[in-house]
Amino acid sequence: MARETYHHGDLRNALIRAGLEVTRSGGPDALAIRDVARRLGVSPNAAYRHFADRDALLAAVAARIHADMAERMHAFEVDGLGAADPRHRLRAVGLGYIAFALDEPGWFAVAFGRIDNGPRSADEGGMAPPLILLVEALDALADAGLLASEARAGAEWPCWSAVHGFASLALTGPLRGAPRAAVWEHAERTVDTVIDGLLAPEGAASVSPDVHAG
Amino acid sequence: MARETYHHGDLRNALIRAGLEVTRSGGPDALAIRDVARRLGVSPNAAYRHFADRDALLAAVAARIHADMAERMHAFEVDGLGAADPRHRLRAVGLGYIAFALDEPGWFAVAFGRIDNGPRSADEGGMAPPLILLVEALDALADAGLLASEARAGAEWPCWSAVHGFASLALTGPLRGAPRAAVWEHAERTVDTVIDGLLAPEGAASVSPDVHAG
DNA sequence: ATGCTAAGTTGACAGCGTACACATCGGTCG
DNA sequence: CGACCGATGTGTACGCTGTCAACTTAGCAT
Repeated sequence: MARETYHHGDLRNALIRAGLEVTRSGGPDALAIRDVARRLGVSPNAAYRHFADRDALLAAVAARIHADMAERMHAFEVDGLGAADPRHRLRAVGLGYIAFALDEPGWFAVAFGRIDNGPRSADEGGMAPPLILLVEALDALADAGLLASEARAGAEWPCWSAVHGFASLALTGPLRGAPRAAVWEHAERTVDTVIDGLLAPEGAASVSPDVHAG
Repeated sequence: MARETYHHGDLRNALIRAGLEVTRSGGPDALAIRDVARRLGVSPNAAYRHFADRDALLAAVAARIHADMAERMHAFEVDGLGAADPRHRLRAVGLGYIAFALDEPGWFAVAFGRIDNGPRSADEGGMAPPLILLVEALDALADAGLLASEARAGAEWPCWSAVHGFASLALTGPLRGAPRAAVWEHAERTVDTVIDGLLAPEGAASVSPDVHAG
């Protein structure tokens, strides 16, 4: 494991790879600069030549995860019968998001799990790849005339909220530890419910009184 | 601040109160045993007489937050016109959940924000109080005949997923920093969408092909 | 060959969780 | 009343962490 060259050569990528390895099972808290440096046979401070601080490394790891997640979601999408029907496509995107979270809870937590109010760079690098899939699926739905064009704007939020919320709750909430089949059933129900709501004739069932924010 | 008695007298509660204070602005990461002990003029290890470890203290803090959250949600519920219509009631519960998250991001993160796979005691102390409100609202909806009884089971998940996901995303996702009014609009849309989906005639729009978990 | 600069190193400091042994109080029993 | 004892708080110590500062090395360009 001890290298012979003074310079590592590809430390930046090696750090990210080690970060992926460590966070896969332990989530974001498992990432420690000193630890990954040790694994690579490198002094702790070497990492600081490539990342400003621990959060920067974590962000880089998260970026890789985003890409991988988008890949897997896409595979999931084309796997579950061709994306002929845009509704199926949207459904597949949502379930793909959840499937990734269930398969890789540690990585999911790194990619989307941080809920702190830190001012972590408003929009660095644009939208996360997994979200692009959602946007495309919704666009397809609108193009097909299944989603009214005036309802298209902001439709990302109910969808993303539902799948993200479900993923979070399945990993931490009462559903944690439940048999995968049961979890998956609830996941399907959740996804189908938002899609139904999105495509339902406007406000068919629910009414919207003026409730204001606290 | 320095006490004169050797024994503090109410250290356990004092620790929790200090924990609430600290996490309110800083979230779960801001809670440090040494720090809260210092604030109370007590040695760090004194805390270990009342809590097994940092996570145990955090859990106690979370429990208080759950209670407070449920209270505020209930106030929000009765505030936005009486719960005459069960649909309004469900809506209020959802929006109350989100409102709390927006008002108290730090506390919300403590109460619901942890996404790690740690085996944190499957079901200690039963259901979280905020969730009880949701269950009751759904029951009322079913009792009123607005929600088909066969659709009642598991209806918590789409609802909770949507509001929890929205709250998380509003605090960390692209919506973070957006003007409150805009965020609130999306919140309403999200809540209304799930309610519509829940109350829509079964699978009116979306079809459910057999997509299996990865 | 001679520098310049990027990349790694050693050393240090402060802060953390927490294990272990000790001190001190309040209440209870002989 | 005094001795005891369990509950509570203290002191010390270890290993871990992030990160700053100053130094060393390697490789590239002049």
